Amino acid sequence: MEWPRTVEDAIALQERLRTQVITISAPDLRVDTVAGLDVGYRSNDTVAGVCVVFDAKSLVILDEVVVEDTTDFPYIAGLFAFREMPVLLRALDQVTVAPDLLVADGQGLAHPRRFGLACHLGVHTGIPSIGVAKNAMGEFDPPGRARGSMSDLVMDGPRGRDVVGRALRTQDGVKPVFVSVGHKIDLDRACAEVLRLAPRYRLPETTRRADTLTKQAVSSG
DNA sequence: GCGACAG
DNA sequence: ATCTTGTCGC
Repeated sequence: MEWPRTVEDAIALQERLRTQVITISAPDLRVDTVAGLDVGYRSNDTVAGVCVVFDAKSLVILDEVVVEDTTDFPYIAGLFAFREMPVLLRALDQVTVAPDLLVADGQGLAHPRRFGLACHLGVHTGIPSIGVAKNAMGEFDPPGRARGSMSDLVMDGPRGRDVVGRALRTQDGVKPVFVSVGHKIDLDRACAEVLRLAPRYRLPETTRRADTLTKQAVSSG
């Protein structure tokens, strides 16, 4: 597969790959290990990619990998994956514990063409994946105030208005996070996994740890 | 032309 | 994402 260098090619690739996404969980899907992926920027084109693998039940860290790289693709909302995918895949390659689920820092199906970073990572690796974003790409009614409350995330697209994800309250009263399916998992299961990964803070431990390592990498040597 | 716009 | 101090609250 040719990695796109232009906006047109990138969009064309998303349009082509979107048909590969599977939005249901395998009957025997077991999530014992979960990987958190994130990218930090030292400059406009110098980045650090991180992949952290946690034991899903105990939330104990099993492995962490940090890799530095450069990026050529600019940041364009909607084409986010082309900027961060390369580094993330390198980090994922070096992890010694196979993750059963990938948690991306961004959107999955909650994307203009229904193919955000999480879908990209999932389809590319074949590993179930979900997107957990801090900001929404779409509309939603505020979920109830209690942890676990959720509401539909809707968005207009090529085929009209769709429910593309969910606004999920991970802690009482905090701003919700935006969960969407990446690949090989259903939305209910995705939300359940996010809640399990966020027992104490707004963001899942996976993204919190990945984010810490990412910033540590770009700010030191 | 103007505003929106994951990280 | 990144540039950045103190401050309010549990």
